[in-house]
Amino acid sequence: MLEIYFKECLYFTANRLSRIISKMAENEFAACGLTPTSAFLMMTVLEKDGISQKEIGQSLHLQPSTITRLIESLEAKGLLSSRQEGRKSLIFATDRGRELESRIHDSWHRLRQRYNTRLDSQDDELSLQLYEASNRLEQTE
Amino acid sequence: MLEIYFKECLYFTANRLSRIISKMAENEFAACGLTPTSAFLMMTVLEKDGISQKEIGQSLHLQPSTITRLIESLEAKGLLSSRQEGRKSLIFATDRGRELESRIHDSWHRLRQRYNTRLDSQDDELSLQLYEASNRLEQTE
DNA sequence: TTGTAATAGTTGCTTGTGCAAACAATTATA
DNA sequence: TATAATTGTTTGCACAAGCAACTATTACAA
Repeated sequence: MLEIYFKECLYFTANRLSRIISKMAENEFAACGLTPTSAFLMMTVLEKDGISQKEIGQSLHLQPSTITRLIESLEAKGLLSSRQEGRKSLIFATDRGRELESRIHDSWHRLRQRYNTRLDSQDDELSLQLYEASNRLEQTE
Repeated sequence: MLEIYFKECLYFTANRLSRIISKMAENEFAACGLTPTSAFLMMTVLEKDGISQKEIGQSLHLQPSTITRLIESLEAKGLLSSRQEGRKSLIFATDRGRELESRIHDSWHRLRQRYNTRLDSQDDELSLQLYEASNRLEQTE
């Protein structure tokens, strides 16, 4: 049975976990009409109004093109607005965006509760480990 | 700085890790002309010739529709063939598919080496933890 | 001061995966 | 037997994210 070997492979297990937990997150953040990543982007802007796209990308560890599109869709929803400042584009939350803040945090909180109760043990210990692992893997070889 | 909180969120960290390690895996398996998931599917069939699509899905923890498409593309490459047996479809490796076996395992081995040297410490310990976490999260609430 | 390099963002395209509904084959029920 | 329920696979569609190539702006060097 190959599965014995598959589960020792970080590629395999990290992707599986990612799929499962993404679905949980989609369900929770649907309560505020956002995809998980959009919700994280909103939180980032709400925490630092007028942040640049580049900084957002660095916070979320996502490529610039992905940020462009996420912002585009959040502007379309009337939750963000942007202002061109030279070559950079600064992002602001609209009033409607700010109104959503507490609901986003609620969803996020519910999500963490939901998986923490299921994992009971090390809760965010695991998460920190993954963060560390990512940092090490990202170093250019 | 919100990032402090983001990295305690398993959704956030699991997805980041998944993106990073998927890219590593893509690079390695490109050596045998496969995407990582196709490579895993090939290994699954090579280990049990004539396996059904459903079983493959269970091994890889992927949805039936995804399996259908992966097989479709591997058939197009002449690496797999399928035979309808009642309502199930049984999957076989072709000669060309079997010839690839050792190269796939080589790529897989290189991948694991590459990330294990970068993580030095717990290597597949972490992977097993992720597997366990996935199992717990998957239980219907 | 002009020409080159670096930086920030955008656009077109591709890929992997899922969901929901459809379909086909098989088994169970009445 | 005929109809219903179940099971396995397929199809159409959607979405998140990346890459590579491009544009626009700023910085630097000769």
